[in-house]
Amino acid sequence: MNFLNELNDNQRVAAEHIYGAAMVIAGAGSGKTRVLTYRIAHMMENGIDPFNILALTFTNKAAKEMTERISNISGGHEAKNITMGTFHSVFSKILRFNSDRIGFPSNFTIYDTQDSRSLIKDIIKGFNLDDKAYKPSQVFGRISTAKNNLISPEAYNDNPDIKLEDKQSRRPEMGRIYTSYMNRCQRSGAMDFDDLLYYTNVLLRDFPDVLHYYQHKFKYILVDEYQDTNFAQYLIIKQLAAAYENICVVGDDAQSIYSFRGANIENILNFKKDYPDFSLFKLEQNYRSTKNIVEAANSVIKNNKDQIYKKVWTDNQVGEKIEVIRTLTDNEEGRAISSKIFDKQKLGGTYNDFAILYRTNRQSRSFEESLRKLNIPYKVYGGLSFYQRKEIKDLLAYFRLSANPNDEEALKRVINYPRRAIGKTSIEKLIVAANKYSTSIWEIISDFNKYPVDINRGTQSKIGVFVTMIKSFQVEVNEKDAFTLAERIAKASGIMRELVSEKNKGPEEVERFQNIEELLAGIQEFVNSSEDGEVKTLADFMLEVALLTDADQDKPEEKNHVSLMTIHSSKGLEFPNVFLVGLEENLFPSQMALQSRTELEEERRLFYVAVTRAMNSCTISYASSRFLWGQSISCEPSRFLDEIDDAYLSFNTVRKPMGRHGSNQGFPARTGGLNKPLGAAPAGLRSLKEVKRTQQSQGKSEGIVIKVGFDVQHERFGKGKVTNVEGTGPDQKATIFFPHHGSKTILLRFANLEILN
DNA sequence: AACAACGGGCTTTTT
DNA sequence: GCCCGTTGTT
Repeated sequence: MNFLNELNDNQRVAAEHIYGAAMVIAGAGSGKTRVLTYRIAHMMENGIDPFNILALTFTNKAAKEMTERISNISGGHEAKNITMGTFHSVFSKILRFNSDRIGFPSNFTIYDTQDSRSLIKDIIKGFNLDDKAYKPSQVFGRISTAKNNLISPEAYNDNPDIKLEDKQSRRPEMGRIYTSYMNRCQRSGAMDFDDLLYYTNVLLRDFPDVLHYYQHKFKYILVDEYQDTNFAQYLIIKQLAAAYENICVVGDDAQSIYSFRGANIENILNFKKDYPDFSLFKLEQNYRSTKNIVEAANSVIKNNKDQIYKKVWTDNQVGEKIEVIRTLTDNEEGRAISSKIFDKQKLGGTYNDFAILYRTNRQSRSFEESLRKLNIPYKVYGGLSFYQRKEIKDLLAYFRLSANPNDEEALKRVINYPRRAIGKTSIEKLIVAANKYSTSIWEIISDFNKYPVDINRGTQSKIGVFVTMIKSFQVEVNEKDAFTLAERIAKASGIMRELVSEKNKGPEEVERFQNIEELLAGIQEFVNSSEDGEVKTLADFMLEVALLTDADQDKPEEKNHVSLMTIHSSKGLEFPNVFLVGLEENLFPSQMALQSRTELEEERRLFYVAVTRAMNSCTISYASSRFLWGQSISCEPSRFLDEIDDAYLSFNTVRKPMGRHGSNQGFPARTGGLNKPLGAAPAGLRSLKEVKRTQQSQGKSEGIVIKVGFDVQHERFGKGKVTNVEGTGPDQKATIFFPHHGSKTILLRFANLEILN
């Protein structure tokens, strides 16, 4: 086969390497994935058994794509015998297979972040601690860090440094919470994301036969995005690779952007300590972007101290300069970018060619609004994922309970949903009892004789009905096909009824119902995907669903829309035209990252990632004022703008569309000027009050003529009839009767009303 | 126990 | 500004 001819010299040497340790430092757009896939194909070509290959990726999507590409080049079905996936998915399977060793059922539940937080909250409450001092999310973060560094609860409690830290941050009970958290997860037969890595380490550490088995199964190991691995992941790899040391890690230290969740850039920098004889390959030619884009990105990233030296370059054309757009407000930023996209798309190409990248999810709003006004199709990635929606989590909780009734978070979620008159007090008593008897709530409610609880007869019998129902699902969870059972649960649980009931007929409820239907359709698809005629059960489905994310659900390329996403989720993607927005101090770089050099450098890497997503054009924007927590604040341009070499930039200030306030103060002087506060009270900038007023009149209903008898459309309540109007100006209110929501009195300046007649 | 009203915190990123 | 959870009300 001559597929290796499709690689450049550097890529080919890296791809042809098979034995021993290797590190590939791959600059942005340098064909990293290509090298990885060709490398694996080449290995198989040389007689290496795919069953002996372990390839770890950062996302499920990347794994899937890589498997496909490998089977395309190698032309066989062999590719699917490679163990390929994310750390979490690969090792969750290994853990299920060996679960008896570590005291978990093989069908253990995987808690998502919500579940973990809710459990932690419970524990804090149970310990009678002040949840102001012990904020669940902070406590969770601390536990997560401990686990990612493989610090067990015992080690945590024994460590004087940690103890001191916790005391100083006035959380002396942290260790107790951590211990209890671990215990209760175990009792519930549940692992959180971090546990998957933590217990994999426990498994490999405490059971030499298991370690031996996987060391010899995975003779060849590849790790993608190595810069984003944490200590727990690093150690798993190190142990597995110890027997053969055929390990190849691929990454780019300049694109390490996940240290906030424990990723350790040291792993890549320290590779040579673990494998002194390693081969180093550098991929420095960028095939993605224009010279201007590559150079602009380089000029910023060179300000980082911690990095492996490399010179990313490209043979592509020079291309347009990076356009920097400045607007007065965030809403104006939305309009400016949207109309740019509108104009540009008319010149050719599809909306798929455009992406708007931002630092924080909340920034999507102004772009959504303005895109919608221009009828430009768009899709917001990230945010609340499908699987985190309330209705989906509710139904999944029933599925989880059917597969693993000890799952306490699932049980708490649905024991009284839909309403069964099992109140908060009863549930609290059950939790206390579970702690007292050191067992799960399920054990208690399935046998009140064995575990007496102070709950009245009536409630006990209501709980009994619930238990009977769950038991009836349980018998089928490994028998019936997933769709049949899922549909039965949706109905029998009362969730369907709840969603179609009379009073719930607003647009939101309809959407919820549709989401449930979508989930069921997905399960149907899952059942249909059965290859060998084997019945795919709901238990099978639940094994996969916990680690799925929206990105994995991404439907085929039928799309024609502008992509809106955070820079984090854009990693690994590319777009012909990138709009990088909100380049302001305290936003990007984030305010939280200004404390230390390492944090600031991570923000800079994030900026580097963002710019290098662009193929042909990159536009950067920032606003002088922005709404934050309902208040307009003034903003300064990001320091990263200053760091881009002027040679690659062109400037543009967008005039306000509403004119009148005049004041286009041109562009700030480049030398030192960019970071001077535009803020305080720059000449001509509208005062805070003015900005506020303008904000209110944009797209809102203030000032429109509205009269009694009008039919109007409200975005939440649907159609309604105006029955009364009072007040004037910003205080104008209307009383509107909505058939499904009753009569509401609404301040017009807040309502987004559409007049229908 | 169920619902409305109020208040507080939040907003960095997510497998 | 908005969401969430808590409080107050019947």
